[in-house]
Amino acid sequence: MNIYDIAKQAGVSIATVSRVLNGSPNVSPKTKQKILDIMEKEDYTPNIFARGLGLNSIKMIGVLCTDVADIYYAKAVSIIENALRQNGFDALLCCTGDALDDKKKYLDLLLAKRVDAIILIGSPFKEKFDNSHIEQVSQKVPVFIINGFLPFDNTYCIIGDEKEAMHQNVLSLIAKGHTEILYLYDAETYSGSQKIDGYTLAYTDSHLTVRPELVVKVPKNLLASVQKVKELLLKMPSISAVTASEDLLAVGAMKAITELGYTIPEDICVIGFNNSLLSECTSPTLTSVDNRVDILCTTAVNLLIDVFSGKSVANKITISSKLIERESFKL
Amino acid sequence: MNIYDIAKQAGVSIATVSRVLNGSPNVSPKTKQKILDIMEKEDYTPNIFARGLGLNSIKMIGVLCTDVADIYYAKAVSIIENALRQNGFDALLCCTGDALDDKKKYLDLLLAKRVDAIILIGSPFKEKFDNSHIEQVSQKVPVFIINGFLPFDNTYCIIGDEKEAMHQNVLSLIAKGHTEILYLYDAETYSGSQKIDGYTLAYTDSHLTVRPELVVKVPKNLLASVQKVKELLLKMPSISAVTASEDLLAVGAMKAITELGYTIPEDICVIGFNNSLLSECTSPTLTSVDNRVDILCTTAVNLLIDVFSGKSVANKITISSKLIERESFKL
DNA sequence: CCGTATTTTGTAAGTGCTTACATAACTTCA
DNA sequence: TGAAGTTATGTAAGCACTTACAAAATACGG
Repeated sequence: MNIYDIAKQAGVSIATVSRVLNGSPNVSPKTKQKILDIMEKEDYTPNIFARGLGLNSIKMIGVLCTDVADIYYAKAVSIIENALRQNGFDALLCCTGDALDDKKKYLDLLLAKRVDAIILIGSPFKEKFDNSHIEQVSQKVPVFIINGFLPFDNTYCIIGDEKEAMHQNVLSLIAKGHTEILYLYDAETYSGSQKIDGYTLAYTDSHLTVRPELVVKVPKNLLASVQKVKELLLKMPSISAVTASEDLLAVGAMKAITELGYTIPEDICVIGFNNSLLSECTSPTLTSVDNRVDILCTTAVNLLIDVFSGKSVANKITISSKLIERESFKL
Repeated sequence: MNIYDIAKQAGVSIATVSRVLNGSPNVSPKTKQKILDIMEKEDYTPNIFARGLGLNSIKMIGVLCTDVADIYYAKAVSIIENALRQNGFDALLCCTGDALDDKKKYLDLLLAKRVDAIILIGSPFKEKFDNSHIEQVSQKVPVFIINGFLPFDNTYCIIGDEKEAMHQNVLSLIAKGHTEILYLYDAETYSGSQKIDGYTLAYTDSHLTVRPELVVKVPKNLLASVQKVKELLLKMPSISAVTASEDLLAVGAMKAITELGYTIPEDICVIGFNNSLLSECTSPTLTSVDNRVDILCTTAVNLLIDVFSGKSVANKITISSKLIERESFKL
């Protein structure tokens, strides 16, 4: 069943059928209805490949993320997929893992699939390498980067203001008298460096110096973080607050703290990041920064729609993050 | 840059170029290499749409799930996507939400996208409706169902043995003297009914009767489950164990239990399901059934590959689940 | 009622690939 | 060395659409 069969049944040419397929206004209401009826009756679906050949697009967006199994990216992907679908686009999912070489490979793969655009989430921008390749990619299709910044022509960056969020967190902690604030982070991403900047800024704002041994990299893994934090607390008993780049690490810290016999938040208070499901599951519940991944993602898709409809849009949009206060730290 | 340009540069016909594109053995090594070199040099990528037109496939699999934001589905999707990609397939993600009408719509949408097969995860099979439509779909492309069972020709079901897992859990609880065992469930899925069957079976095995007020449906939502379980515990103080269809509900139960002043597992023990990240984050940690979603998913993809390579494979495969013992209940 | 403007429809040339079939170029061995 | 067999290459007909351009049909105004 193809466009010819439909045309024959309707007694028109294939051009007319194609026109109703593409919503052209230049078809008389009568013939349009007749054709639609026949399509309905015959359960006809236009061949997406032929369509793609003609239009050079099948309205498909490549969504590249490190790992959908991660609760945070999962949420992002979910929101993006929904938003795209509401606008008639499909999401071709591509999880790259951490290897940077793969990232390049996967970008090419998406390009080979002739996606109309690429949305990147949580890409570890290890400077030099990736970036030039993304620039190349953006010469072919627009690239939308969530929580990353690259100043290229056809790339659009939607960024959570995590630097400021972390800045405020640490300022609040310092205001409450904490000076030895442990910062746990997992990945060296754009947003990772933003957070460290915020942390540092709060210290310098307060005329304190950052102790480098308080800024600690930990694998994104519960047991590892428990282990590490225990070590640190034993070595530096003066630590009175913990902030983390990720709720999971904060949860690890909480476990370590409790297991060493301290109480939260009385002895040591904890602030997480991402406001994930985990933050409600612990006891005490975890105060955490919501970086508004929902808004970041819908903004990205809206931007995408605008770009395709020819509007000129900003290359960089910043969205304010927001502290969600729970039991592990009160303002 | 298309196949003609490459052919011209190489001084051969497009057929030869196409042959190297498709790995045909009937090309002399010399010309093959020459063509590959030119492709490399020109950064040529075959047009996927034209290819699809000719081959009637672009090796893309529709992955349909209720919601990737859910930690459990996220893991499944992640594994599936990876396994598919390793076999040269892409994953077209489609999250349906809970509405059944949408499910039908989305199946048609995937079909219209000319996917080569459909993998279904966590579909709420509300009998009559969905099923007939899936049967229709399976007449066009093979359908792989994870944790669901439909006895159609071109459908392949990969099922976790959750009935048995729940059966064993409840038997263990009964063996320890628990008779009032609360069962919390969220959705009426295939796996949901399996679990209830297992629960019931353990009671009848033990010559006890199930009290219907102990089998309770709760929205998949932390606060709702905390609230509900508190109510139930106050109404029925004899409850000494809780099992759940989902870790999140179990976590809710744990919160309720603790907030009412009981201790886990001494006063009330708790068993979750899915062995998610949550089960390690709570304190005490949550004993939970691992239904081996990793194996379920890779098995599904392997089956898919086998089906496409013409092997005849089983229509129903069952994978044993496995209890992961933690602090909230010890065997 | 006819000429012009407008709307509707059709013709045919892409779009870039696959592949059956035909042909040409090599092997092999008597 | 040449016939038969094998391997490599080319020709051309799909595949199912889109769309520029041409042509036909209709509407409108005087």
